[in-house]
Amino acid sequence: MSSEPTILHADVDAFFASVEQRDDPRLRGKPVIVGGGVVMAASYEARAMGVRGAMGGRQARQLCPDAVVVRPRFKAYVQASKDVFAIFEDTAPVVEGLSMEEAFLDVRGLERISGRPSQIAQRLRARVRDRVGLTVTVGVARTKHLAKVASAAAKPDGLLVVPAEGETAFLHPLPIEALWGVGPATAAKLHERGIHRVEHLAAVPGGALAAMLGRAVGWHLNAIANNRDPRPVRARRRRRSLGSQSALGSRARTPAELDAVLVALVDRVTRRMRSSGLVGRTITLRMRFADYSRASRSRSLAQATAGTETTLRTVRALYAEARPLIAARGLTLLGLTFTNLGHVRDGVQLALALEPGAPQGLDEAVDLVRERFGPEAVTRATLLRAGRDLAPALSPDELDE
DNA sequence: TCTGGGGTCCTAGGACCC
DNA sequence: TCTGGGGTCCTAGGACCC
Repeated sequence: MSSEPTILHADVDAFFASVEQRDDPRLRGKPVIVGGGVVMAASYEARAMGVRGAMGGRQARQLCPDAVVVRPRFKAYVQASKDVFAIFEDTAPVVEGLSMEEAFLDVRGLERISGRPSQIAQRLRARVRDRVGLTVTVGVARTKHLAKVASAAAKPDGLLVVPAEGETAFLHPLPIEALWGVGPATAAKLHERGIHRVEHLAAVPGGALAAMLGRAVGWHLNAIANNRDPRPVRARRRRRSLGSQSALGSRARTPAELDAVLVALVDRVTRRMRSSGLVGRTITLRMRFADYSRASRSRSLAQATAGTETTLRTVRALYAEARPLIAARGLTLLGLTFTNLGHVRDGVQLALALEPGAPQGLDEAVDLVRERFGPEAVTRATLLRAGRDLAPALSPDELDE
């Protein structure tokens, strides 16, 4: 691993709210809240009054009566995200997007071309400001975790470089909540045991943390608290799930209304699947109830699909299974998620490889696909899944809707 | 902190197979 | 007839992130 900080974590400040302030000059310098029932984003002027993301709208308005509340404009955010990422991609050879508004950039080896990491970061901030009209905070460090924590510490409109020799001094005094991966549940368990700052956490053996928090979380926190984070910056892999959800409010809904919600969810999600060339094999119906408890019911199909009919049939069956639960607890949210995703392209490739007279068996198919489409065309695991899911189902209308 | 909508990853038990 | 170790898949739930 490099001994100099070369990983940038770049994060647009108060993304949705900043886009609103950029596009409507009257909002500049004022507290802005995006979203009505719940705060989806708050400008720094609103945050100064105590408004936070995911806060209830009523509470937010009490804290900040002067706030301008605007409806989210997702199209504008998607375009702004594309504009920002175009600059990210132009800045570093490897960009790992984490969300619409933040990414890791690996600028190792760019010194001769682009200058030191801190100079690259400053130029990146200036370019996003001048060309997109948004401010970006950048953390620079030797590891992803430190870069992420550094950008959070430098917000808003800041730049913070954690020098290699200053890592422990930066990390250890922080509250455990500052660590990436420590949320309310984990923080509460650690507080119970008198662990409040990173230096306390670092002193606890990994095995003890694993017993307390589960194997993966325990050992992960042990590593990052002791400043071990070997994860490289890498471009995102394929998505693992695709879904949509819809809050129903507290008013009771008739069965016909609920069925209409299901139909709308199925329509929205299957459309998005098809326009991305995706099919999914597992369908999950998600529910939230009046007491904010949650439940889900899922079904894995024999064949992957993105078809409206199959999906609707499955979702209705899952809903019927959950009916006793719904009757007992009162439904307030319905969601639909596809997992076990495959790309139609993979299935097409496999089908071509399996034409009459073509190979027998997976290994031969893999070889043939790679011969035709290049060694990077498909992994063995992907092909296996695609073959099982798609090869018998390539002609059906569901795939070319 | 009375709650949107979009995701990722982990855990644990049971079924089933060799 | 009693029994092992190992693996994969399915389902449900939970934590965390933006």
